[in-house]
Amino acid sequence: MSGITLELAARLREAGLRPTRQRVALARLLFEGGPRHVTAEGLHAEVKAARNPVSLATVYNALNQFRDAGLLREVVVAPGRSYFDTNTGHHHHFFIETDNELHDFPSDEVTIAGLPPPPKGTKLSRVDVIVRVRR
Amino acid sequence: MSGITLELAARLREAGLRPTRQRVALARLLFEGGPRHVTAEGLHAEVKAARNPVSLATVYNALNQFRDAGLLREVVVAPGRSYFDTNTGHHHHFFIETDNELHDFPSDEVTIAGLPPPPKGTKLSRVDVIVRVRR
DNA sequence: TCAGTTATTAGAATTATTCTAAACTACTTG
DNA sequence: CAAGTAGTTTAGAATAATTCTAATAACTGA
Repeated sequence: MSGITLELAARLREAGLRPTRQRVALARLLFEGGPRHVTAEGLHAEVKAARNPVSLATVYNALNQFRDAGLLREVVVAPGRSYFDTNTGHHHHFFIETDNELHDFPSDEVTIAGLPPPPKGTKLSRVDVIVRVRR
Repeated sequence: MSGITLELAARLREAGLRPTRQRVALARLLFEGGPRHVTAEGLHAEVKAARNPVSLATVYNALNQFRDAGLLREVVVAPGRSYFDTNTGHHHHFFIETDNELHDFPSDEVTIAGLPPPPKGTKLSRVDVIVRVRR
């Protein structure tokens, strides 16, 4: 195994996930190189193209597990259109409705003021801001 | 027809939609009484309970048409979970993830500062803020 | 190495939504 | 006010995204 793969394997293990061939193949596509937004179908097509066949069910399982482990963040922009974002830091999104494209904000200078407190009995999980634009 | 129904019929006509029995029945459930959030399935169950049968396909058609006409706003909170909000004014949402409940903010004092300009070639459609909380 | 747990897989199942094409109904015009 | 016609509704089939099932395979710790 290459050094990079070992690093990924360690990251998976820390997340409580066995570094199987399939999960490592998916993790390489997701985490080597810059931040990205993928769909299950898109990622499935990529592993297939990379001659590293992984079933679609496994792609779904892995994406859900990675998200639950905090390695990915899920962004839902339209009914039946869910993206997984490898950038798990604090940031927001543009969604280009006309071409179904999702982009991170180029800067992180957004501030939100005046949010009401969470309804009683609940605690804050996350604040999503999606700026929808069209061409 | 009652006065209220006539009013709704006029509203539909203005939106370019024939006030059919089905659309009026759905509009009554949606627009009489306070603002609400409905799913297609939920609204379908309501018309059925009200002895005003409308097929599920028609409920979907009507909700999409009402949304396109600006009578409703669609809020997508999770994959395969889309709500229609009768409040079309400027406001944001709480989503209680643990019980799949959607609520409008009690106040409208939220301000967002520092948003980057829309990517070039695009124009702003809407800014969605969803505050996710859990019990 | 081996047992035992965990993961993968193909394909079926589920869920949400849209499509199809036939039957129906509201609006218009004569 | 009787048709004509364009728009609407419907049941059921079709599609799309995702999850489930249960049989097989692969990690891991001892």
